[in-house]
Amino acid sequence: MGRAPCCEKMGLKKGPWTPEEDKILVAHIQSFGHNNWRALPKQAGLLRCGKSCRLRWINYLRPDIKRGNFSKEEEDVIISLHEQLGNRWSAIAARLPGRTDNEIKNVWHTHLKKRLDPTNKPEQHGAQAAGAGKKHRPKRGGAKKATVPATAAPVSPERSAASSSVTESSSSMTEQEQGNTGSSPGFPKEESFTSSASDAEEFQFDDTFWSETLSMPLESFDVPMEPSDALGASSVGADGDLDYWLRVFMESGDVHQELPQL
DNA sequence: AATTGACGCAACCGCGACCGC
DNA sequence: AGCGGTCGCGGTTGCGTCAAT
Repeated sequence: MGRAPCCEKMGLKKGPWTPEEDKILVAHIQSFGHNNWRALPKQAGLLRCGKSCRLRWINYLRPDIKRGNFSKEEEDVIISLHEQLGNRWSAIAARLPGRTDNEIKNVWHTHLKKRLDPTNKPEQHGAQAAGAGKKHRPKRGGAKKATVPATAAPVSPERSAASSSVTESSSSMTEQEQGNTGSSPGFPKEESFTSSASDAEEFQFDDTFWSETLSMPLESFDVPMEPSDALGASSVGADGDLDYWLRVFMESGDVHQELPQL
């Protein structure tokens, strides 16, 4: 029953988020909140489904997200909570401020599970058996996935330095605060996404992103927000306004690749 | 230098729970 | 009380990166 049909229909966009989309989503949520995820993308002018927006916000754009590798303490907490709660990632995430269920889930599957796997030979902390050990391969460090919003990927030495997922990151709940006050909670430091390098430059996010975003009046955004649209889904014609936003995107030079047919 | 294969993570999918009418 | 809509969660997949060969 009431299962919302997801994005598939109507050519809503899927896949990695672009910096522009992030920007729009953040700006919209900062201004109008997210009372209705389903309606939000329309209101914000995003060609995404509500689910996708929600996920993006919760996992990457929320100002209080703590990024970076998990500390030993955090990993221990996860392990301990997992023993108690099982795969209830959201419950576990609730005990780890700044961490998302998705992130915890990933860490569990990629590191902790292996580490705890009795069939793996014991290893010094964090060695996670070098990936269940086919090839014994030091955990690769360094930035990965340049095409993906590294929102996530702090693209920073902390990651590359890690011989495990453990780093000093825990030291800072302050990072959270910084997130609120300006330092990017892992917002892309180097953006390339699916765009070209020049695009990346154009839409480069840096540590000042949040401070700028949060302090910026709406009209300062490249993409003009239309309060009337944002305030009332009713005012958003299904396609008419999409056309408007489509134009905006086109002007931003991104949609050409995304929607070649247009 | 090219190829292969494993790893890690972002994002998607589908389901159940919850809520309002 | 029943129905329909939305939200949130957990599992899974897709794909880029990089070490090993």
